[in-house]
Amino acid sequence: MQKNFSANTLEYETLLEQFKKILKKNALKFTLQREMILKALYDSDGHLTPEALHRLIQERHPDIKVGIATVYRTLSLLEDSDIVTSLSFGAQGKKYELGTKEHHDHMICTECGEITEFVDEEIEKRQEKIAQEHGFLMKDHSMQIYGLCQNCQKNNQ
Amino acid sequence: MQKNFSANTLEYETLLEQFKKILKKNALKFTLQREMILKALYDSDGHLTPEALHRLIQERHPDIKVGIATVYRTLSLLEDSDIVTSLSFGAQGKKYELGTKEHHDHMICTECGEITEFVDEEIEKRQEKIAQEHGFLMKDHSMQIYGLCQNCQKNNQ
DNA sequence: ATAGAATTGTAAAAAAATTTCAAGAGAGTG
DNA sequence: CACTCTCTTGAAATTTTTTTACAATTCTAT
Repeated sequence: MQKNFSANTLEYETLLEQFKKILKKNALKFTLQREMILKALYDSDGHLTPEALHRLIQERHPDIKVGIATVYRTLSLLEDSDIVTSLSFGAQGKKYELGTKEHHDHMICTECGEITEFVDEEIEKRQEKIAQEHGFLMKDHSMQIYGLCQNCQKNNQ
Repeated sequence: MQKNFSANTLEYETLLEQFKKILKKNALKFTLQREMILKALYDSDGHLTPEALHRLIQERHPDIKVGIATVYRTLSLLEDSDIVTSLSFGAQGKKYELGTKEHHDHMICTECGEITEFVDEEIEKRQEKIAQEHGFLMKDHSMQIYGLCQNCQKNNQ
């Protein structure tokens, strides 16, 4: 599968180390399941529902059982640790993606749900400036553009 | 209840007409429930879960029964008609809001929850450009800046 | 007013997410 | 390595959220 263009900033090994560190710090354990889930998220293009992630892992490791509950549990854990973020647009359910990618924004097709990522330096800078103007200390931001992707524009005509 | 500052572009009456037109066009009926749901969305500051919306309507009209199923049904209808959009970030579930507001830009203080709204022409234009570059037909957008407002910056020192 | 079709609330069902619990596995200690 | 303590797991049960079925009701166009 094609890796998303918004390349992960971190090598997998680094990410794994980060995860392990957080686990240790909180007296939690590093398990095979947790690693498999992290790896699957890393390798995919993100935007996976818990169900889809579970399915993906089962396909990759038919020999090892991973319960759906563990997927949910691990996703919350990863979200609490700021390693993944969740988002949901339009009709489909909540999706998860690695939060360690280089920052990016989303363009969402309201028809088919396709999500495209993009980064625009100009907007990034401008946001910082707006925050400053309002005496606001910016910690994070998110932006979404809604509309119709090329395909759905055609199909709707 | 206080009206949101991000003023709706449309007067309620206009919005209602638009809704009625869509209904008629699709041989659907205009009902009291549908109107109540649209009105509640219009008056609120948006970002309501179906449950919350249902509760709100029940509070406003204790005399009239509106089933939760009808709320769900109407929300999908409104979403299909591009009158509302749904989105969800972080831990909480899916939320719905009117899709007819002119701008959706918020600056949110993660400490006290204060929401400041802003519009920035440069960003607006830039967004349009990005959409075009991706062959995307932009219908709407939203942007959030998270951080600390002036007050909370002080209090946190 | 009437008829025909869509809509509603209720309750049941399905889907999604969370919790319980006994068995199993990781990590630190010796 | 063995031991123990605690966390984690899968499975199943439970809860929560969303959708569906259906008979009664309401709307819209004559």
